[in-house]
Amino acid sequence: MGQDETQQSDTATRILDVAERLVEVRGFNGFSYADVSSELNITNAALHYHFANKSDLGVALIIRYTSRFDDALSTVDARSTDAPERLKAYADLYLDVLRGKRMCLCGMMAAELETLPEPMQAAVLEFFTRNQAWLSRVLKEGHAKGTISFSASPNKTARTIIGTLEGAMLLARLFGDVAGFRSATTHLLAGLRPEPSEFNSGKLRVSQS
Amino acid sequence: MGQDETQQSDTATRILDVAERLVEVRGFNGFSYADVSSELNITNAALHYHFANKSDLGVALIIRYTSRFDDALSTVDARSTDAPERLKAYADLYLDVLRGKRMCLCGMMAAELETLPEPMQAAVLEFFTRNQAWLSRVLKEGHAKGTISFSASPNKTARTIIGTLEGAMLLARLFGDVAGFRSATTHLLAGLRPEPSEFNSGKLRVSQS
DNA sequence: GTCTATACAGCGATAGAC
DNA sequence: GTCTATCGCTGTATAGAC
Repeated sequence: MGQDETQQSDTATRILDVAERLVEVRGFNGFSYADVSSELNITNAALHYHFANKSDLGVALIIRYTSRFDDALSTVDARSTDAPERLKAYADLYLDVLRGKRMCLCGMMAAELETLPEPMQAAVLEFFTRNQAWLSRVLKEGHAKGTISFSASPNKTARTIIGTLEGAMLLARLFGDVAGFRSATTHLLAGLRPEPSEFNSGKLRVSQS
Repeated sequence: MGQDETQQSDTATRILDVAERLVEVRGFNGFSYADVSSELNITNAALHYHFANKSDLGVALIIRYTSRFDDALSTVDARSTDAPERLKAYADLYLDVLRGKRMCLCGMMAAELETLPEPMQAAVLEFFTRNQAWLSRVLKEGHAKGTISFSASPNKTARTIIGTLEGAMLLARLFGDVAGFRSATTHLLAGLRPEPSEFNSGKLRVSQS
């Protein structure tokens, strides 16, 4: 999100911004160089100066997106050490993306995977692998503290979480219903609650807000 | 067009078979008439005879897919009256699709939704609406019998189930790991087990809608 | 870094013979 | 119902001037 460190030219950044939105709405195969260049009032050729071919552009999009996600996860880590809270914050990251009929950039590309150039496929896989690793770590920590409970392995459970959120985005966009996404998130997190027997036996108080 | 009421010509059927596989692997925007015709050793023009334009072909694909799903749901209904068993059977339907790097036809099209002709969009929505209605009915019946428990509305919970399965397919294909799909299914169904009482951990807000 | 101009392949779709 | 032939358009990509 910073604009200074590893930063490319202003034009390159604006190209990525426009292209990212187009991918998140229409998919990587659903937009053209002309779509981007016309919106920025530059020419097709100028676009090719910054990103020689569409595969390069695609890889750049994924890398930037992954980097932003990494930053966001670091922020989540810094904000709380509580596993359930971290998972909730993780889910909320997806909620931020789900605006204006957008899908997750990498979720979209995961659907189109078989049509993508190999470098893009590898980058997409890397994105989800990192997400899985972060979630897996949080799940393990939560399990150790007894604030989280799950029956499959941390890695598989992490994958289930990612899949649930990606699927929820897909349907929320389809039905034009963001509330449905929140509902799915709630259900997901509820399924990770620690078992009453492990946590607190007998009758339980309900701490509803 | 038809040889009898429900059956189209052999060629039309084979076109649909090939096109369906192509969509499930590459997406609707990821295949061309040439891909289909070359595989069937017929010409582009012959394909246009059976399906005048690509939108017609797309709608035909969705309708046939929806019809097959409806039949499968009827079979599930006939096989058991137990809600958890029906849900398990529902999840297994998706498992059947998840072979050879395939996605659910309509899940794929849901991702590409914004690029699809309007008649196809409507047909995709219809598919998911029917699925939601069936699941919602099963959930209600399960709730009435006390074999199923959920906190959101039946419709929202149904949508969550669909989203979870679609997302699980997406990731299972990405990671080349069908076992991950089974794991997600198990987690999903476990989250619907009847519970002795409503319960909140105190860290997680489980809000009702 | 951006332009004009263009190459060239692929796409969906149509006309008309058989 | 299937063919050959072809059209018009859009796509990615490049060459070379400024």
